[in-house]
Amino acid sequence: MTDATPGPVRRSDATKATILAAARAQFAASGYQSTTIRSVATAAGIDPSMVMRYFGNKEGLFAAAADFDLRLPDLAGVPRAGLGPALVSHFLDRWEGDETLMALLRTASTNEAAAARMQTLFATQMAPLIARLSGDARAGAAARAGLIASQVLGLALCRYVLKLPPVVALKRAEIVRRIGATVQSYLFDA
Amino acid sequence: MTDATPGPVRRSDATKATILAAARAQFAASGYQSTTIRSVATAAGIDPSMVMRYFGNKEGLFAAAADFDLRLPDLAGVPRAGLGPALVSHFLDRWEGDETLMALLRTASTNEAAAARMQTLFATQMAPLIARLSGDARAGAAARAGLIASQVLGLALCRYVLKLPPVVALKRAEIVRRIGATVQSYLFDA
DNA sequence: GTCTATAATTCGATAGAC
DNA sequence: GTCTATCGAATTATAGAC
Repeated sequence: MTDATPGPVRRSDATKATILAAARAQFAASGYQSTTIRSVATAAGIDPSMVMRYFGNKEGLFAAAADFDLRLPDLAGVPRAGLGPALVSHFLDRWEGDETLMALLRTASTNEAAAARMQTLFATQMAPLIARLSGDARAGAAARAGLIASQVLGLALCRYVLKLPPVVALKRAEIVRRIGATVQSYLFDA
Repeated sequence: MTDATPGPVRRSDATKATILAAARAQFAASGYQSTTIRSVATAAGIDPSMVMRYFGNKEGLFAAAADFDLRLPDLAGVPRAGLGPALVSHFLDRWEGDETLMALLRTASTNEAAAARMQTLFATQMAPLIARLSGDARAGAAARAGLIASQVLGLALCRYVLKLPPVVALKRAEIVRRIGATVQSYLFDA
């Protein structure tokens, strides 16, 4: 197999991506402490020392694996009355399509660094969007964002982490409708 | 110091209680994996082998430390319109007065046994109460209980575990009012 | 009932050969 | 860039003296 890319063949990039994928999967499934450099390396089919070489230490590996974007959507075209359900629908997509979020949530319960990262994620991505949508003053917007976070994260916790049967059994449409109504209330009600 | 109790002096009971208190505190603060038998024993001022003697192994220690009662209140005298806020108020009391719940929540994210215990707690204590309060058919009541759990556990997660600043800053009265309204909706709305 | 000593693992991290 | 070998530390759990 010939290689047509110019310059040196950067095999390390592929290895890095493989390691990160394995790390994300294990952090999402077991949290920070149960995930070991050895087990990640085994899953990735490489030697444990490669993980150290690329990411320095276990903290560096987690930081690289938990780095991501909420990809909050542009909701300009959505009528005001449908913003709550639209937000819930978007979050369901993100939770189900990227295990990075679950890795962060699982880890944040027992790891200070992950909890801090969760705070940053909330402050830089979620809070500004809520402030813009609700059109509220800054102080009020922060409380609204906090209430919304409590409901959305609680849903993710019960459905994807704890797997409470009645929450797992909820149909997507019902979640969007009922939790969406709650988010709508937190966005605009006094 | 004389001992007036009949029968043998059960010093072991006091030791057991001391161990459990220390274990609960550490499980609540750090989760399952970070809590070690050694550190619990040190905090309790006894030898690590005593913990093994009384509880068999680490799992047994956690099971004993996380065994508790939600103490769900008798809400017979509460008018139907005030049930949501009354429930939220009660849960706030329980979360702030007993670190056992936080130990369970922190641990449930990364420990299968704790997650299973959380399911049992939900199914045996929370779901029946919701079914009774909502007066709904069994199937509908399960979904209502799940929705309420997602909001209440999400609040505890953001306020006591992740410590998101806007959620920590919320005054108790505002929590009871706004989250209470959500719970009320989940209890009775279609 | 309490403690000492230690066995048996497991993990993060380092040094260095190829 | 990849792997072998290994160190040092920490942990659960056991055996047994007092």
